[in-house]
Amino acid sequence: MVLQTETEEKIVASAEKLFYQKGKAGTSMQDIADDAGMNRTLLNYYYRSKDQLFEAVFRKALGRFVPSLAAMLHSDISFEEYVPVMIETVIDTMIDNPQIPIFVLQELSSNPQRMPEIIREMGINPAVAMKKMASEGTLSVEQGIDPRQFIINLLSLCIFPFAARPVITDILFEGDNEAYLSAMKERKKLIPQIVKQIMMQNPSK
Amino acid sequence: MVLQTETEEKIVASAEKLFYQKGKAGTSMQDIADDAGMNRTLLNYYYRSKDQLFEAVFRKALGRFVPSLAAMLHSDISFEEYVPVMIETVIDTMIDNPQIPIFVLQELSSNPQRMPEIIREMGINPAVAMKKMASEGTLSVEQGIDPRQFIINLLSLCIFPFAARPVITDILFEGDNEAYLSAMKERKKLIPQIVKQIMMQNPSK
DNA sequence: GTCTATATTGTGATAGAC
DNA sequence: GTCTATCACAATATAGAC
Repeated sequence: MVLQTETEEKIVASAEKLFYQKGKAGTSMQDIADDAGMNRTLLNYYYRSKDQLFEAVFRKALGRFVPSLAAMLHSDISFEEYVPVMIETVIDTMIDNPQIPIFVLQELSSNPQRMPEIIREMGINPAVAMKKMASEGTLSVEQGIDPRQFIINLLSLCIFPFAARPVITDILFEGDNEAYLSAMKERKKLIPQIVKQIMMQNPSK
Repeated sequence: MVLQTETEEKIVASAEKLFYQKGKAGTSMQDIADDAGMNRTLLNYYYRSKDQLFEAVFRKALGRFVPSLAAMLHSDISFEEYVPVMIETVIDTMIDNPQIPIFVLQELSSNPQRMPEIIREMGINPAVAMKKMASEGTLSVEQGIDPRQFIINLLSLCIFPFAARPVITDILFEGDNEAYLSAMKERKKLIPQIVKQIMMQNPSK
Protein backbone atom coordinates (compact mmCIF):
# COMPACT_ATOMS: atom_id res chain seq x y z
CA MET A 1 0.00 0.00 0.00
CA VAL A 2 2.97 2.28 0.59
CA LEU A 3 4.56 2.23 -2.85
CA GLN A 4 2.93 0.99 -6.03
CA THR A 5 4.22 0.52 -9.53
CA GLU A 6 2.55 2.40 -12.32
CA THR A 7 1.01 -0.84 -13.61
CA GLU A 8 -0.42 -1.67 -10.22
CA GLU A 9 -1.98 1.78 -9.98
CA LYS A 10 -3.58 1.41 -13.40
CA ILE A 11 -5.06 -1.93 -12.34
CA VAL A 12 -6.72 -0.65 -9.18
CA ALA A 13 -7.93 2.46 -10.96
CA SER A 14 -9.72 0.38 -13.61
CA ALA A 15 -10.88 -2.16 -11.06
CA GLU A 16 -12.35 0.57 -8.86
CA LYS A 17 -14.16 2.14 -11.79
CA LEU A 18 -15.69 -1.14 -12.99
CA PHE A 19 -16.40 -2.77 -9.61
CA TYR A 20 -18.12 0.43 -8.47
CA GLN A 21 -20.27 0.46 -11.57
CA LYS A 22 -21.04 -3.18 -12.28
CA GLY A 23 -20.22 -4.93 -9.02
CA LYS A 24 -17.87 -7.81 -8.36
CA ALA A 25 -19.70 -10.56 -10.25
CA GLY A 26 -20.64 -8.21 -13.06
CA THR A 27 -17.04 -7.37 -13.83
CA SER A 28 -14.59 -9.83 -15.39
CA MET A 29 -10.83 -9.75 -15.14
CA GLN A 30 -10.82 -9.25 -18.91
CA ASP A 31 -13.00 -6.14 -18.55
CA ILE A 32 -10.51 -4.66 -16.11
CA ALA A 33 -7.49 -5.55 -18.24
CA ASP A 34 -9.13 -4.00 -21.30
CA ASP A 35 -9.94 -0.81 -19.43
CA ALA A 36 -6.39 -0.62 -18.09
CA GLY A 37 -5.02 -1.35 -21.54
CA MET A 38 -2.94 -4.35 -20.57
CA ASN A 39 -2.75 -8.13 -20.76
CA ARG A 40 -5.17 -10.02 -18.57
CA THR A 41 -2.51 -12.18 -16.92
CA LEU A 42 -0.88 -9.11 -15.40
CA LEU A 43 -3.79 -8.78 -13.02
CA ASN A 44 -3.07 -12.26 -11.72
CA TYR A 45 0.62 -11.47 -11.52
CA TYR A 46 0.00 -8.49 -9.24
CA TYR A 47 -3.05 -9.59 -7.29
CA ARG A 48 -3.05 -13.39 -7.65
CA SER A 49 -6.85 -13.68 -7.84
CA LYS A 50 -9.98 -11.71 -8.58
CA ASP A 51 -10.98 -12.09 -4.94
CA GLN A 52 -7.83 -10.39 -3.76
CA LEU A 53 -8.14 -7.59 -6.28
CA PHE A 54 -11.72 -7.00 -5.23
CA GLU A 55 -10.68 -7.02 -1.61
CA ALA A 56 -8.09 -4.31 -2.26
CA VAL A 57 -10.74 -2.14 -3.94
CA PHE A 58 -13.30 -2.79 -1.19
CA ARG A 59 -10.90 -1.87 1.61
CA LYS A 60 -9.90 1.29 -0.20
CA ALA A 61 -13.58 2.24 -0.53
CA LEU A 62 -14.17 1.64 3.18
CA GLY A 63 -11.12 3.72 4.01
CA ARG A 64 -12.61 6.71 2.22
CA PHE A 65 -15.48 7.33 4.59
CA VAL A 66 -15.34 5.04 7.60
CA PRO A 67 -12.70 7.11 9.43
CA SER A 68 -14.89 10.21 9.70
CA LEU A 69 -17.79 8.09 10.94
CA ALA A 70 -15.60 6.29 13.44
CA ALA A 71 -14.32 9.64 14.71
CA MET A 72 -17.89 10.78 15.35
CA LEU A 73 -18.62 7.70 17.43
CA HIS A 74 -15.42 7.82 19.47
CA SER A 75 -13.85 11.28 19.67
CA ASP A 76 -13.92 13.24 22.90
CA ILE A 77 -15.65 16.06 21.10
CA SER A 78 -19.42 16.11 21.61
CA PHE A 79 -21.84 15.27 18.84
CA GLU A 80 -22.96 18.87 18.79
CA GLU A 81 -19.52 20.09 17.87
CA TYR A 82 -18.42 17.26 15.64
CA VAL A 83 -21.56 16.72 13.58
CA PRO A 84 -21.29 19.80 11.34
CA VAL A 85 -17.68 18.95 10.48
CA MET A 86 -18.59 15.35 9.77
CA ILE A 87 -21.49 16.31 7.49
CA GLU A 88 -19.23 18.46 5.33
CA THR A 89 -16.54 15.77 5.20
CA VAL A 90 -18.92 12.97 4.30
CA ILE A 91 -20.78 14.92 1.61
CA ASP A 92 -17.53 16.10 0.02
CA THR A 93 -16.31 12.50 -0.05
CA MET A 94 -19.59 11.36 -1.63
CA ILE A 95 -19.43 14.09 -4.30
CA ASP A 96 -15.98 12.84 -5.28
CA ASN A 97 -16.98 9.15 -5.11
CA PRO A 98 -20.72 9.02 -5.71
CA GLN A 99 -20.80 5.30 -6.43
CA ILE A 100 -19.23 4.21 -3.15
CA PRO A 101 -22.43 3.96 -1.08
CA ILE A 102 -24.12 1.41 -3.31
CA PHE A 103 -20.90 -0.47 -3.91
CA VAL A 104 -20.18 -0.89 -0.21
CA LEU A 105 -23.78 -1.48 0.87
CA GLN A 106 -24.31 -4.09 -1.85
CA GLU A 107 -21.25 -6.03 -0.72
CA LEU A 108 -22.28 -5.83 2.94
CA SER A 109 -25.84 -6.79 2.08
CA SER A 110 -24.62 -9.90 0.24
CA ASN A 111 -22.16 -10.78 2.99
CA PRO A 112 -23.43 -9.34 6.27
CA GLN A 113 -21.32 -11.86 8.16
CA ARG A 114 -18.32 -9.73 7.24
CA MET A 115 -19.47 -6.87 9.46
CA PRO A 116 -17.96 -7.97 12.78
CA GLU A 117 -14.49 -8.35 11.28
CA ILE A 118 -14.74 -5.02 9.45
CA ILE A 119 -15.88 -3.25 12.62
CA ARG A 120 -12.87 -4.62 14.44
CA GLU A 121 -10.41 -3.73 11.71
CA MET A 122 -11.75 -0.22 11.36
CA GLY A 123 -11.27 0.33 15.05
CA ILE A 124 -14.92 0.82 15.88
CA ASN A 125 -16.07 -0.25 19.31
CA PRO A 126 -19.87 -0.42 19.43
CA ALA A 127 -19.98 -0.68 23.22
CA VAL A 128 -17.79 2.39 23.70
CA ALA A 129 -19.77 4.30 21.10
CA MET A 130 -23.01 3.48 22.93
CA LYS A 131 -21.54 4.69 26.19
CA LYS A 132 -20.47 7.95 24.61
CA MET A 133 -23.89 8.48 23.11
CA ALA A 134 -25.62 7.76 26.38
CA SER A 135 -23.43 10.19 28.31
CA GLU A 136 -24.03 13.17 26.06
CA GLY A 137 -26.18 15.78 27.78
CA THR A 138 -27.39 17.45 24.62
CA LEU A 139 -28.54 14.23 23.08
CA SER A 140 -30.09 11.77 25.44
CA VAL A 141 -32.98 9.42 25.72
CA GLU A 142 -34.27 11.51 28.62
CA GLN A 143 -34.67 14.39 26.19
CA GLY A 144 -36.73 12.13 23.99
CA ILE A 145 -34.00 11.59 21.42
CA ASP A 146 -32.66 8.11 20.93
CA PRO A 147 -28.99 8.59 19.98
CA ARG A 148 -29.17 5.61 17.65
CA GLN A 149 -32.09 7.06 15.74
CA PHE A 150 -30.21 10.33 15.58
CA ILE A 151 -27.20 8.65 13.94
CA ILE A 152 -29.47 6.79 11.53
CA ASN A 153 -31.15 10.04 10.51
CA LEU A 154 -27.84 11.80 10.07
CA LEU A 155 -26.34 9.09 7.86
CA SER A 156 -29.57 8.74 5.89
CA LEU A 157 -29.65 12.44 5.03
CA CYS A 158 -25.96 12.49 4.07
CA ILE A 159 -25.59 9.26 2.13
CA PHE A 160 -28.89 8.21 0.58
CA PRO A 161 -29.11 11.06 -1.96
CA PHE A 162 -25.96 9.65 -3.59
CA ALA A 163 -27.16 6.06 -3.60
CA ALA A 164 -30.35 7.23 -5.31
CA ARG A 165 -28.61 9.56 -7.74
CA PRO A 166 -30.24 8.39 -11.01
CA VAL A 167 -33.72 8.41 -9.49
CA ILE A 168 -33.32 11.87 -8.00
CA THR A 169 -31.68 13.36 -11.08
CA ASP A 170 -34.31 12.13 -13.51
CA ILE A 171 -37.45 12.64 -11.43
CA LEU A 172 -36.69 15.74 -9.38
CA PHE A 173 -34.21 17.50 -11.66
CA GLU A 174 -35.50 16.33 -15.03
CA GLY A 175 -32.18 14.79 -15.98
CA ASP A 176 -30.09 17.87 -15.25
CA ASN A 177 -26.89 16.56 -13.66
CA GLU A 178 -25.56 20.01 -12.84
CA ALA A 179 -28.74 20.85 -10.96
CA TYR A 180 -28.46 17.59 -9.04
CA LEU A 181 -24.86 18.31 -8.10
CA SER A 182 -25.54 21.81 -6.93
CA ALA A 183 -28.44 20.51 -4.81
CA MET A 184 -26.02 18.08 -3.17
CA LYS A 185 -23.65 20.93 -2.35
CA GLU A 186 -26.58 22.90 -0.97
CA ARG A 187 -27.19 20.04 1.46
CA LYS A 188 -23.94 20.85 3.28
CA LYS A 189 -25.77 23.89 4.64
CA LEU A 190 -29.23 22.32 4.76
CA ILE A 191 -28.55 19.19 6.79
CA PRO A 192 -26.94 21.01 9.75
CA GLN A 193 -30.09 23.14 10.01
CA ILE A 194 -32.28 20.07 10.09
CA VAL A 195 -30.02 18.35 12.58
CA LYS A 196 -30.14 21.36 14.88
CA GLN A 197 -33.93 21.21 14.82
CA ILE A 198 -33.98 17.52 15.55
CA MET A 199 -31.71 18.03 18.52
CA MET A 200 -33.94 20.73 19.97
CA GLN A 201 -36.88 18.43 19.51
CA ASN A 202 -39.41 18.31 22.30
CA PRO A 203 -41.72 15.46 21.37
CA SER A 204 -45.44 15.66 21.92
CA LYS A 205 -45.70 13.03 24.61
CA MET B 1 -48.95 -11.57 -14.88
CA VAL B 2 -52.62 -12.42 -14.40
CA LEU B 3 -52.39 -16.18 -14.08
CA GLN B 4 -49.25 -18.15 -13.39
CA THR B 5 -48.58 -21.84 -13.17
CA GLU B 6 -47.22 -23.25 -9.96
CA THR B 7 -43.86 -23.85 -11.62
CA GLU B 8 -43.69 -20.28 -12.84
CA GLU B 9 -44.41 -19.01 -9.35
CA LYS B 10 -41.65 -21.15 -7.87
CA ILE B 11 -39.21 -19.78 -10.41
CA VAL B 12 -39.89 -16.10 -9.69
CA ALA B 13 -39.91 -16.75 -5.96
CA SER B 14 -36.43 -18.27 -6.10
CA ALA B 15 -35.21 -15.71 -8.61
CA GLU B 16 -36.41 -12.87 -6.40
CA LYS B 17 -34.71 -14.31 -3.36
CA LEU B 18 -31.37 -14.84 -5.10
CA PHE B 19 -31.32 -11.72 -7.30
CA TYR B 20 -32.15 -9.59 -4.26
CA GLN B 21 -29.30 -11.16 -2.32
CA LYS B 22 -26.53 -11.66 -4.85
CA GLY B 23 -27.54 -9.44 -7.74
CA LYS B 24 -28.06 -10.32 -11.37
CA ALA B 25 -24.50 -11.22 -12.32
CA GLY B 26 -23.90 -12.95 -8.99
CA THR B 27 -26.75 -15.39 -9.52
CA SER B 28 -26.68 -18.19 -12.09
CA MET B 29 -29.65 -19.87 -13.68
CA GLN B 30 -28.45 -23.08 -12.03
CA ASP B 31 -28.57 -21.40 -8.60
CA ILE B 32 -32.17 -20.44 -9.20
CA ALA B 33 -33.14 -23.89 -10.52
CA ASP B 34 -31.52 -25.54 -7.50
CA ASP B 35 -33.34 -23.25 -5.09
CA ALA B 36 -36.63 -23.89 -6.86
CA GLY B 37 -35.94 -27.63 -6.91
CA MET B 38 -36.28 -28.11 -10.61
CA ASN B 39 -34.35 -28.66 -13.83
CA ARG B 40 -32.42 -25.72 -15.16
CA THR B 41 -33.92 -25.85 -18.63
CA LEU B 42 -37.37 -25.12 -17.23
CA LEU B 43 -36.29 -21.57 -16.51
CA ASN B 44 -35.51 -21.10 -20.18
CA TYR B 45 -38.77 -22.74 -21.14
CA TYR B 46 -40.79 -20.23 -19.11
CA TYR B 47 -38.69 -17.09 -19.42
CA ARG B 48 -36.56 -17.72 -22.52
CA SER B 49 -33.46 -16.00 -21.10
CA LYS B 50 -31.84 -14.87 -17.89
CA ASP B 51 -32.34 -11.26 -18.99
CA GLN B 52 -36.08 -11.73 -19.27
CA LEU B 53 -36.32 -13.49 -15.92
CA PHE B 54 -34.36 -10.70 -14.28
CA GLU B 55 -36.59 -8.16 -15.93
CA ALA B 56 -39.68 -9.80 -14.49
CA VAL B 57 -38.17 -9.70 -11.01
CA PHE B 58 -37.01 -6.11 -11.40
CA ARG B 59 -40.42 -4.88 -12.54
CA LYS B 60 -42.09 -6.68 -9.67
CA ALA B 61 -39.70 -4.99 -7.24
CA LEU B 62 -40.44 -1.56 -8.71
CA GLY B 63 -44.15 -2.27 -8.47
CA ARG B 64 -43.86 -2.78 -4.75
CA PHE B 65 -43.00 0.78 -3.81
CA VAL B 66 -43.13 3.08 -6.82
CA PRO B 67 -46.94 3.44 -6.74
CA SER B 68 -46.99 5.05 -3.29
CA LEU B 69 -44.22 7.43 -4.31
CA ALA B 70 -45.94 8.30 -7.57
CA ALA B 71 -49.15 8.98 -5.66
CA MET B 72 -47.33 11.46 -3.43
CA LEU B 73 -46.04 13.36 -6.46
CA HIS B 74 -49.35 13.45 -8.33
CA SER B 75 -52.39 13.08 -6.10
CA ASP B 76 -54.67 16.04 -5.44
CA ILE B 77 -54.10 15.64 -1.74
CA SER B 78 -51.51 18.02 -0.32
CA PHE B 79 -48.13 16.86 0.88
CA GLU B 80 -49.12 17.70 4.41
CA GLU B 81 -51.98 15.23 4.34
CA TYR B 82 -50.43 12.53 2.23
CA VAL B 83 -46.93 12.35 3.71
CA PRO B 84 -47.81 10.56 6.97
CA VAL B 85 -49.72 7.90 5.06
CA MET B 86 -46.89 7.48 2.59
CA ILE B 87 -44.28 7.11 5.35
CA GLU B 88 -46.21 4.28 6.97
CA THR B 89 -46.79 2.55 3.63
CA VAL B 90 -43.18 2.79 2.50
CA ILE B 91 -41.71 1.62 5.80
CA ASP B 92 -44.11 -1.32 6.01
CA THR B 93 -43.13 -2.30 2.48
CA MET B 94 -39.44 -2.06 3.37
CA ILE B 95 -39.89 -4.18 6.49
CA ASP B 96 -41.45 -6.90 4.35
CA ASN B 97 -38.87 -6.55 1.55
CA PRO B 98 -35.74 -5.14 3.19
CA GLN B 99 -33.46 -6.03 0.29
CA ILE B 100 -35.39 -4.13 -2.37
CA PRO B 101 -33.70 -0.74 -1.96
CA ILE B 102 -30.19 -1.98 -2.70
CA PHE B 103 -31.42 -4.32 -5.41
CA VAL B 104 -33.21 -1.57 -7.29
CA LEU B 105 -30.64 1.15 -6.69
CA GLN B 106 -27.79 -1.11 -7.78
CA GLU B 107 -29.55 -1.87 -11.06
CA LEU B 108 -30.36 1.79 -11.68
CA SER B 109 -26.84 2.83 -10.77
CA SER B 110 -25.40 0.36 -13.30
CA ASN B 111 -27.89 1.36 -15.96
CA PRO B 112 -29.03 4.93 -15.30
CA GLN B 113 -30.07 5.26 -18.94
CA ARG B 114 -33.06 3.09 -18.04
CA MET B 115 -34.60 5.81 -15.87
CA PRO B 116 -36.52 7.77 -18.53
CA GLU B 117 -38.31 4.67 -19.77
CA ILE B 118 -39.10 3.51 -16.24
CA ILE B 119 -40.45 6.93 -15.31
CA ARG B 120 -42.74 6.84 -18.30
CA GLU B 121 -43.94 3.30 -17.66
CA MET B 122 -44.60 3.98 -13.99
CA GLY B 123 -46.77 6.93 -14.94
CA ILE B 124 -44.61 9.56 -13.30
CA ASN B 125 -44.59 12.98 -14.89
CA PRO B 126 -41.70 15.05 -13.51
CA ALA B 127 -43.03 18.31 -14.93
CA VAL B 128 -46.45 17.82 -13.36
CA ALA B 129 -44.89 16.79 -10.08
CA MET B 130 -42.77 19.96 -10.05
CA LYS B 131 -45.84 22.06 -10.70
CA LYS B 132 -47.70 20.44 -7.84
CA MET B 133 -44.77 20.97 -5.49
CA ALA B 134 -44.45 24.61 -6.49
CA SER B 135 -48.14 25.30 -5.93
CA GLU B 136 -48.33 23.93 -2.40
CA GLY B 137 -48.75 26.70 0.11
CA THR B 138 -47.42 24.79 3.09
CA LEU B 139 -44.26 23.81 1.30
CA SER B 140 -42.81 26.43 -0.94
CA VAL B 141 -39.52 27.97 -1.88
CA GLU B 142 -40.83 31.27 -0.53
CA GLN B 143 -41.02 29.66 2.88
CA GLY B 144 -37.39 28.68 2.52
CA ILE B 145 -38.11 25.05 1.81
CA ASP B 146 -37.11 23.65 -1.55
CA PRO B 147 -39.72 20.96 -2.31
CA ARG B 148 -37.09 18.83 -4.01
CA GLN B 149 -34.87 18.87 -0.94
CA PHE B 150 -37.91 18.01 1.13
CA ILE B 151 -38.64 14.94 -0.98
CA ILE B 152 -34.98 13.90 -0.86
CA ASN B 153 -34.99 14.17 2.94
CA LEU B 154 -38.20 12.21 3.23
CA LEU B 155 -37.03 9.34 1.04
CA SER B 156 -33.62 9.29 2.71
CA LEU B 157 -35.13 8.92 6.17
CA CYS B 158 -37.54 6.19 5.04
CA ILE B 159 -35.37 4.08 2.78
CA PHE B 160 -31.70 4.38 3.74
CA PRO B 161 -31.98 2.56 7.09
CA PHE B 162 -32.96 -0.56 5.16
CA ALA B 163 -30.20 -0.25 2.58
CA ALA B 164 -27.71 0.04 5.45
CA ARG B 165 -29.22 -2.73 7.52
CA PRO B 166 -26.06 -4.76 8.27
CA VAL B 167 -24.07 -1.67 9.21
CA ILE B 168 -26.77 -0.32 11.50
CA THR B 169 -27.52 -3.67 13.11
CA ASP B 170 -23.92 -4.49 13.95
CA ILE B 171 -22.67 -1.04 14.97
CA LEU B 172 -25.68 0.56 16.62
CA PHE B 173 -27.53 -2.52 17.87
CA GLU B 174 -24.58 -4.81 18.50
CA GLY B 175 -25.90 -7.46 16.14
CA ASP B 176 -29.37 -7.67 17.67
CA ASN B 177 -31.75 -8.09 14.73
CA GLU B 178 -34.85 -7.79 16.87
CA ALA B 179 -33.67 -4.46 18.24
CA TYR B 180 -32.97 -3.25 14.71
CA LEU B 181 -36.43 -4.25 13.55
CA SER B 182 -38.21 -2.61 16.43
CA ALA B 183 -36.22 0.58 15.80
CA MET B 184 -37.44 0.53 12.20
CA LYS B 185 -41.03 0.22 13.39
CA GLU B 186 -40.42 3.08 15.81
CA ARG B 187 -39.47 5.24 12.83
CA LYS B 188 -43.05 5.15 11.58
CA LYS B 189 -43.82 7.50 14.46
CA LEU B 190 -40.46 9.28 14.51
CA ILE B 191 -40.17 10.39 10.89
CA PRO B 192 -43.53 12.23 10.80
CA GLN B 193 -42.38 14.25 13.82
CA ILE B 194 -39.16 15.21 12.06
CA VAL B 195 -41.00 16.02 8.86
CA LYS B 196 -43.39 18.29 10.72
CA GLN B 197 -40.45 20.19 12.15
CA ILE B 198 -38.78 20.52 8.78
CA MET B 199 -41.98 21.91 7.29
CA MET B 200 -42.32 24.53 10.06
CA GLN B 201 -38.73 25.46 9.47
CA ASN B 202 -37.90 29.16 9.44
CA PRO B 203 -34.31 29.31 8.27
CA SER B 204 -31.86 31.80 9.70
CA LYS B 205 -31.51 33.98 6.62
C1' DG C 1 -44.08 -29.66 -19.66
C1' DT C 2 -40.08 -31.85 -18.38
C1' DC C 3 -36.04 -34.29 -19.21
C1' DT C 4 -30.96 -35.52 -21.45
C1' DA C 5 -27.47 -34.21 -24.40
C1' DT C 6 -24.91 -30.88 -26.54
C1' DA C 7 -23.20 -26.48 -28.62
C1' DT C 8 -20.82 -22.39 -27.72
C1' DT C 9 -18.74 -19.02 -25.35
C1' DG C 10 -16.60 -16.95 -21.35
C1' DT C 11 -14.27 -17.37 -16.98
C1' DG C 12 -10.36 -17.45 -13.52
C1' DA C 13 -5.96 -19.12 -13.16
C1' DT C 14 -1.28 -21.06 -14.20
C1' DA C 15 2.95 -22.69 -16.78
C1' DG C 16 6.57 -21.36 -19.30
C1' DA C 17 8.94 -18.58 -23.13
C1' DC C 18 11.08 -14.17 -23.61
C1' DG D 1 7.49 -7.89 -15.83
C1' DT D 2 5.09 -9.06 -19.72
C1' DC D 3 3.68 -12.08 -23.16
C1' DT D 4 1.43 -16.67 -25.54
C1' DA D 5 -0.60 -20.94 -24.91
C1' DT D 6 -3.36 -23.76 -22.41
C1' DC D 7 -6.18 -25.66 -18.61
C1' DA D 8 -10.33 -26.93 -16.21
C1' DC D 9 -14.58 -25.43 -15.51
C1' DA D 10 -19.04 -22.80 -15.43
C1' DA D 11 -22.15 -20.12 -17.93
C1' DT D 12 -26.35 -19.44 -21.06
C1' DA D 13 -29.02 -21.42 -24.34
C1' DT D 14 -31.12 -24.76 -27.64
C1' DA D 15 -32.42 -29.20 -29.98
C1' DG D 16 -34.78 -33.13 -29.58
C1' DA D 17 -36.48 -37.42 -26.99
C1' DC D 18 -40.23 -38.60 -24.03
